[in-house]
Amino acid sequence: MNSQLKRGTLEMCVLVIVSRKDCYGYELINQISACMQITEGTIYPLLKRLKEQGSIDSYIVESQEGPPRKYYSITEEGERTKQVQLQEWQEFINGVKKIINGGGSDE
Amino acid sequence: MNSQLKRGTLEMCVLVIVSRKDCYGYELINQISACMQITEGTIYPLLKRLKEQGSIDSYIVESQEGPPRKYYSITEEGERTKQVQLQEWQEFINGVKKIINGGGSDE
DNA sequence: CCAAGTACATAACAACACAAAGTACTTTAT
DNA sequence: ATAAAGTACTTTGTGTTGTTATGTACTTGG
Repeated sequence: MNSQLKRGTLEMCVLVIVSRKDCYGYELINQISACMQITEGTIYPLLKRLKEQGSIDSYIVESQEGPPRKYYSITEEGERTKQVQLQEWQEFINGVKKIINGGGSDE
Repeated sequence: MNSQLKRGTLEMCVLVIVSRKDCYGYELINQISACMQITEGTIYPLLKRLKEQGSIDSYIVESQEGPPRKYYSITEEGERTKQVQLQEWQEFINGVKKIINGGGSDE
């Protein structure tokens, strides 16, 4: 898969998933990798950025089947960011569609 | 606009437009900027990369209304690359759609 | 004890959009 | 003439961010 395509989209995907239910990193990797190739080195730095931006919060939960899990939940600001990004995403793919099958005007 | 979204997509857009008819850089900028914000610093290096990859060829045409224009045409290899990228693009936006309104399975 | 699975973190790297600045030609206004 | 604006291409530096690789640490099974 073209790795460049993921840029700017992964953040939106993570926000969407976390807004549905609190998740920990490893869980997100498994969930997202069902649809696109992804690794730890992509998700963990992204989660860190999102937390620094104030889009998500985190809390630790001990686990009986391995090391403790760091759960992430969406903040109000994250919810707003998510909405903006979903909107931008729609506009963007519409623009690309227009270019692919039109030229510049319409078809 | 989220500039990261363009990554990996612009190349496809340029290939699509050039495959319809030979274009020069300045023309491409005007055409693409109808749908998404874009500047010279984005297109010219991209055209250079595409030529180095063998996806497009170029030839100079003198102009009466300014400096000579460097026209680009798609190669057979560029045509194949275009097809692959269009396919990948479709699969990618389908994957994102699935994440946005499903979770991982379906809805 | 060691491998494998779970879980997180970080450092080095590479790709690429973008801003900015430069070159160079033509036309129009001063 | 010359200054400004539009056309057209090029290059350099920077910032963002996905990827690879590595390290830490816990638990379970052989």
